[in-house]
Amino acid sequence: MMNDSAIKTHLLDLFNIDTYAIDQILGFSEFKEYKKGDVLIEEGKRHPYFYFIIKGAVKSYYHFEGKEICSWFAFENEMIATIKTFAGETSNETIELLENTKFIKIQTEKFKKLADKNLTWSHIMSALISSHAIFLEDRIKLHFMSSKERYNKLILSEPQILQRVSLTDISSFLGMSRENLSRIRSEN
Amino acid sequence: MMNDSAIKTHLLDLFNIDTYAIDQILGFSEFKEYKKGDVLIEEGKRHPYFYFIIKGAVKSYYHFEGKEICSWFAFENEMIATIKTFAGETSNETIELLENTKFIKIQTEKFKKLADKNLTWSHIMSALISSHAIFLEDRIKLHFMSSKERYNKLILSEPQILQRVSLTDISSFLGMSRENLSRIRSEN
DNA sequence: TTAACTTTGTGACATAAGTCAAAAGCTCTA
DNA sequence: TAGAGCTTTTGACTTATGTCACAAAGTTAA
Repeated sequence: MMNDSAIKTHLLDLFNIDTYAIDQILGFSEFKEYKKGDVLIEEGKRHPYFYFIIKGAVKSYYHFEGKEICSWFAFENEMIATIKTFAGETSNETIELLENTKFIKIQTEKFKKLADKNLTWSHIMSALISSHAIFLEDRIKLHFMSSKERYNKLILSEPQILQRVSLTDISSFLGMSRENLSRIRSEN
Repeated sequence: MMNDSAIKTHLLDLFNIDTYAIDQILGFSEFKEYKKGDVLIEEGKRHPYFYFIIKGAVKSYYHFEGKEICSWFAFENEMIATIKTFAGETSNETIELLENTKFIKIQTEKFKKLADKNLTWSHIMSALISSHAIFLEDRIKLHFMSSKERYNKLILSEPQILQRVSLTDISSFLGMSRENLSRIRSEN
């Protein structure tokens, strides 16, 4: 099918494994597109899919003491899920689109069943989780720096973020007030 | 062997799988004991083993702007490794013993080779990494709270920590000065 | 193209937390 | 069991960052 071959190309690109292995997940993978502002995964609900971004941007946030706290942003080729929904539990985070975004949508249970009996996919799953853990360790280190250092580190490692994410969301991600971020930026 | 059967008992306990699977890692697992203050894994060095604590306590820390920053503590039944050494790279953290500690020591490469060709172990590896990721997410949330809240959350979730870890290390783990921690404790 | 709305920036002030220094409490060991 | 060397507490002072209120700039839509 026309559509299958397009998905296949993307999946080959994302996972970097042989076509035979890709065929094993084609049956429960599809393209999906949503609009800026749409909520993909909602805090407190189960969600039996995970995604990869083909084109677009999303943010993930949770609520704490009345405030929205951004936990991460994701762009092209990144995986989208929350640890909890991936484990079949209710989500602790909301994922919302920052731009019109095109995804590959994959059924979590079927993917996990495949990984349960297939080493190639089991390794890929480990690798995905590991890379998330490395991201989290880095994020923790951020918080032992001053707010100026946090901001500078962010724009150094992900300069595109300034073009694609509002300063309000960035300040929340960095754990500082909007006003403070604004002052840091005007000093530089 | 006497010793093998003792290790086996511990491993069965830790992993909760059948004896046949445990036999597969016995050949590269051994008991090991070190003294309080000893350094198990050193920042900047490779280390081809990982561990489980049978009895004792350790801390992990790294250096940032001249200061030691504690990233975690571990006690009985917990796994000890750094993400980097587990991946075969040089460590970004130092692991030091807080008490005389008895471990099970496992060869990382042999374990990973086993997980590469064996689904049971591949799943265990994923589960270990996932639970670390969940710990990290929780740790990140800590830093969006005030120092008083961070301290209260810690003693609520891990009350034993106060008995087994110095306040200096706890303050570093919580990302605040010793003096500030001391004042928070006297207010309570 | 203006009006309504949202996002960002600035000023004045409040406060949590850091720093430095010294005292008090522990604990190990000779 | 004294004392050397840690760890923890307390006090005085500084500083980074938050908060509130409002102004400016940008965006969207009728």
